[in-house]
Amino acid sequence: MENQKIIVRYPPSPTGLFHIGNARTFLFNYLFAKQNDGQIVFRLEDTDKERSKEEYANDIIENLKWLGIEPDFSTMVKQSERSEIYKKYINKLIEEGKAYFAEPAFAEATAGEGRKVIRFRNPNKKIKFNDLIRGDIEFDTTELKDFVIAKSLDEPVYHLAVVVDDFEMGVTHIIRGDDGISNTPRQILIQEAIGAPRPIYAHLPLMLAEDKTKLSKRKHGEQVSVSFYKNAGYLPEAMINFLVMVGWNPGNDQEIWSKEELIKIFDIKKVQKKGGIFNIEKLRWLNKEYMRLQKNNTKNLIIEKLKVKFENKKIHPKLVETIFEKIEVISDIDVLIENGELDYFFNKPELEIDKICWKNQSKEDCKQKLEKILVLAKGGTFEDFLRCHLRELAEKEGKGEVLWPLRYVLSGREKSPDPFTLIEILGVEETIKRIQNAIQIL
RNA sequence: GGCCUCAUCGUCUAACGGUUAGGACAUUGCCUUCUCAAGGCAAGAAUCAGAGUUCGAUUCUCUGUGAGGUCACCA
Repeated sequence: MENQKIIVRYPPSPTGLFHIGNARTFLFNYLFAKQNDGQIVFRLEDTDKERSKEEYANDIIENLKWLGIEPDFSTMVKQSERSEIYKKYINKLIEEGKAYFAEPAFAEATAGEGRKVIRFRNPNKKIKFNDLIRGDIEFDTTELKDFVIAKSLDEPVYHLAVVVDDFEMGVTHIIRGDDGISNTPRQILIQEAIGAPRPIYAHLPLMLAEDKTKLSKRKHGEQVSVSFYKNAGYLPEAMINFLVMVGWNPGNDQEIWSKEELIKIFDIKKVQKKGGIFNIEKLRWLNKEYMRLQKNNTKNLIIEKLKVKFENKKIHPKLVETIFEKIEVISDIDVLIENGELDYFFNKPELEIDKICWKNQSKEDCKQKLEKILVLAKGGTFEDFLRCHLRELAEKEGKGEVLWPLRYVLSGREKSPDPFTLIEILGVEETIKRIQNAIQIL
């Protein structure tokens, strides 16, 4: 028994984009299976013909690959293709008197005459099961009544299909969200009826939204979809690291963990019982940490983004470096672009005369300083100007009085990187042009 | 409402029944600085309440309170 191969499952229902909460549930399954050298079977629960869509199935598979927590796709089954199997079990249950045909409780006008549903004959007993995370849980199943297990012989309902599939696929551990707890007694009843062994259960606490309720597309929007994060350029390593830390932690102060390390150290018994809030601030911080670890890749992505926006312009490495320091997620660049915070690196900025001078500095003084800078920029080498002369001037004549006007004249913004960085990116020629332009309008 | 589950800083969490209740994110302040960002340093911030067990309770028990989940011919 103890040496039995561990089999877990991913059973997504393709009725929507891959949900971040599901991703987390699958991640826990993944870590548990991998550390035990087990198998992960994959099953599309698409018995709801109305809502199941091919594109959703693809989205789930694609994002699973992106996260790097793939199941064993060779085991993939679709419940919609297994009605013969379910039928066999349903018939058997009926033959044994454990289920029976019944009048539909609410036949729609279009449902036609003579339609019958199949109900489970509830033995009305107490079910007690042990949960790896929560310990013993007991239910009285009487209140479940004789629940429906199939709409017809060919249309099983979720509970029946799940139990049959888990049994047939040899699933040993069911690791799923908290919201599955109340389904468990019902499923155990069916297991007992078809003679299936009881798998080991582990119910994970839910990942919640800021309002402490279950993350849902309807209430919380596109941020519940994994593809949202993928499209925004979050790194899969950061996502995994983040997701696993909501509800579990290694018991020490380390925050950054690779997937390989997690597989080694993960302990399902130490999973939290309390639901955890999805805190995007921490995700962003983690993402930045991972961007730093993947500096070259990240810089290439920044360059790509810039190339799209500023087609024919040269992209200075220092600019890439500057942006790299500023952002936490690649898509932050889109915001910078949208707000025009990068324009001045490529085009001459519009200046507001009132903003050129530092604090109480007079226009005359300001103009004078700019002219001195101009002299320095024109004479000597670019290197010397940038590294020594400009600094010396600023020391001598007042940093604010020299550097503020210079920085503003170059960027046209009250907030920007320092003038040394700007000059390095813009080059002497452009720097001189912008200073001259400012002197003229002053 | 019935049933089930849960309860440590704002958030994620740590703490063999004995700790000044620790860390991280966020926040605030200071340093650095012409501004912003980054970086460095520092600070504030929690055991839901009430009983009980115990020499001693964040930890064990009970009650209350609060929160969440679930109550489909959806999965």
